[in-house]
Amino acid sequence: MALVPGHPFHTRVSLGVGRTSVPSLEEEIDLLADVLARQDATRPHALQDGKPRTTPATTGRQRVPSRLREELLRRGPAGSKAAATLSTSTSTAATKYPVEASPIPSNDDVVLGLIVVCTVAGISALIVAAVCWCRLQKEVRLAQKADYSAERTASPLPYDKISPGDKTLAQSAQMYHYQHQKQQMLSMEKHKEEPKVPDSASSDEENEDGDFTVYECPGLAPDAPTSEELEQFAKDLKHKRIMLGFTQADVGLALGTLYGKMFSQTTICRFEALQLSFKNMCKLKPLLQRWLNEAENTDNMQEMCNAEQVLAQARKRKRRTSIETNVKGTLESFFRKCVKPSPQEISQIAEDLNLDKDVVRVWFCNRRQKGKRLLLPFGNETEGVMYDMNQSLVPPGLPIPVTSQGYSLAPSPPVYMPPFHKAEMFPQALQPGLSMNNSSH
DNA sequence: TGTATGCAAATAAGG
DNA sequence: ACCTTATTTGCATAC
Repeated sequence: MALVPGHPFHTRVSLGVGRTSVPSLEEEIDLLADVLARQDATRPHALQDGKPRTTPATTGRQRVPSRLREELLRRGPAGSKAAATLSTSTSTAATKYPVEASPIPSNDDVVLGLIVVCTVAGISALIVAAVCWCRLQKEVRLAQKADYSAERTASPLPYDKISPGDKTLAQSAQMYHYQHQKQQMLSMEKHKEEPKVPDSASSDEENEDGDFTVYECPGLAPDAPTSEELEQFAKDLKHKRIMLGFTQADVGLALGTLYGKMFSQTTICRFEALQLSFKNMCKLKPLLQRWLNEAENTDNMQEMCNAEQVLAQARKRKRRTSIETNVKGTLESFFRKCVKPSPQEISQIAEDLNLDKDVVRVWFCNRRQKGKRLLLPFGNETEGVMYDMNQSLVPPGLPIPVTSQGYSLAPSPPVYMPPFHKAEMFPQALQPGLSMNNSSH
């Protein structure tokens, strides 16, 4: 049949939808086609090719009955009143037309019935097509995300093109992408298992002033930004920040005035370089987004960035204590004697060293944690297969980093496990130039 | 001088 | 109140 193209998609769906009414419908269409052909014969631009051309307006997005409809519509205006009532894209009208235009005299009930059937068929076809389209899109997106990491490795980010020599940034980006992929997969699994269980408990935990904790990241809400969005935003942020003449430190300080929670230059730097965890990126993005908006639209941003008094109170996180090297050495010697001192002992040590008790307690906690990391550098996941950790992280020529801080640990090389979680580290980030630790200390 | 990074202090959450 | 574990965050310093 001339009006039903051989496109598999068309064929499949039209069969599935209009099963019961197809024969009569086709008859109608044939008749109509004949009538219209006769009418169009008087026109110079009548359809001669028999095949619909893809027009920009309809390409790709047309669904099942669309081509048929398009043909009919194209011919319709010359023919009937019914066609004049057609809205541009309702299959209802489209399928109505051939019936009403049919020259076959039939009783009104039959015609009405046909109209109803065709209408239902058309709507069903639209719905089915829409559902198929959505599913297809969904699958494509999931597939893209699954391949995300690999794709990025193969084709560098646009970000990298801007500064091609910036290997460090590339490594950071890789690291971030790796982290993200992990997050994606985890969240996907989670969503599969419990598709519609809104965790009101966690979502309600956010404080009213927006000072949520890092573990209550709103970025993981349904409207979480995609990694592409984060990437783009980080790029924009850096670009605009520089354009506006602000430093990373400025931004960190300004967040204190905007949110009552300031951040260091380091954190802003890492955000821009995508060196934070996905969750953390999600958390910081809205804050930085707001800063960006303010910075672009406000005149007094300089004040916001420099108001020291405001910043002083803006800091909620305890200022990081710098423990002197010799004090660390003393703590280390305490640690060797006793890994887990009692609260009384901790108090005593704190008093001896003129430190806050909590500082000492936390130091021991962190020190124990570090000890465990040293004992189990990479667990079973990488097992040192990818690279020799001792060589890459602790070059032979340099003293072991910890010794410079008064640490003298085990006979085995006390390689410090970086703050990245083992699953988040991967060879590409460490191998090139072995530069991560060599450059400093 | 602004930015990047190693190490580890501080914090969150669960026990 | 304190521990462990995981994670965030920043000081100090290299670049």
